[in-house]
Amino acid sequence: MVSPTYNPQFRAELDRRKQQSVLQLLFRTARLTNELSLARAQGALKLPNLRAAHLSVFPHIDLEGTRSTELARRMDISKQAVGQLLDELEGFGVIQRAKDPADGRARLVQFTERGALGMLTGLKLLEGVEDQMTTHLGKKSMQDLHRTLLKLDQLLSSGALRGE
Amino acid sequence: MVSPTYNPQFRAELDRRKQQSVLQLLFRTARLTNELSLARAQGALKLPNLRAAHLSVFPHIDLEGTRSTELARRMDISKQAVGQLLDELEGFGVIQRAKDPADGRARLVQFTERGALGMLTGLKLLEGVEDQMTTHLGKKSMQDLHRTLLKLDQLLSSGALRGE
DNA sequence: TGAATTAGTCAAGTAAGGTTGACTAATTAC
DNA sequence: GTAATTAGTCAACCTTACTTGACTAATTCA
Repeated sequence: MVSPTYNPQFRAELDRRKQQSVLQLLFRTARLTNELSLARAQGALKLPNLRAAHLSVFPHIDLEGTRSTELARRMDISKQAVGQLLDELEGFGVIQRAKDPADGRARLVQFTERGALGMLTGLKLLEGVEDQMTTHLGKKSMQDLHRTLLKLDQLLSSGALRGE
Repeated sequence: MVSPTYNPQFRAELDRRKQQSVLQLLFRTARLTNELSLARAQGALKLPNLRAAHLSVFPHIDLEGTRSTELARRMDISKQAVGQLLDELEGFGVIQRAKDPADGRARLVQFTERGALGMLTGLKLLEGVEDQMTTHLGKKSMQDLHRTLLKLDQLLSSGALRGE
């Protein structure tokens, strides 16, 4: 057998596969979109030091408040790790910790007014990104994309592809 | 103004936006796909210790060999950082360093036979993932997805959305 | 031919994003 | 009422994925 490394046919096949992959496009666009979103969130909250890790806490905070141990459970990381992120977010003025009336040991993590407004603004900005995409790609493409990603998400989450 | 944190309308709006976002789906599916791909690459090369950072070097290695400084330039990281990744990949038996006939200081990073075959296998496995997705989502959906992601990639890479 | 540049290595340091273990204070289970 | 559990903090440590600075050896510039 010819060494695959120097076989031109092999090389061409490799190049072709690299180019075409839907998966690589998925990675790439997700990374670019992620960077864009973080930049916009930093802008909306006026917090240039906001990191992706901070952002990842947000969707787990219920608006009535959530205990840090519950956040840790939802995010599947230790309560100590969550604690540090919350310290920083508190320092940013984005969240606050209030006494939990139901339990003297516990404290409820809540958005501050600033944080809640900022998050809403951030989400609006994300919608803005989507609107811009829709403008460039067309409404039908975006609807198809949404539908397909929703199914893809279900497929990946189901574990049907892990078994192979 | 009512505090947004406790306004039920505000909350409903937040929830609705969280659900609907194409962007969040994009992040999520990309992350899941990434995890799946790494797992398959680890399987194909029989290297459970292979990390995403190692994988990120692969597409930059030309089959005729590439200098580590060139890899660093392409990946936009320091040559020292690349060097360490290459040390590990060499330890795994995936790449080798050969003398560069054109320059006595330089060495060409190349795939070993094992690495090249593994990479091809890995790419075939990625294609396998795509095939499975196609089976589940339908051929037309996958074609549309591909087309849309290609355009989205160009849009994001162009910087047209960064200016806002 | 000498000076400046370049390829790669060695060593140390850094920041992010965690982990584990030990502890206090409050709560719940019996 | 006491024992076991739970919420949260403090401190130390770990890995990943880098960075910077200093160095050697080979090459290119003038």
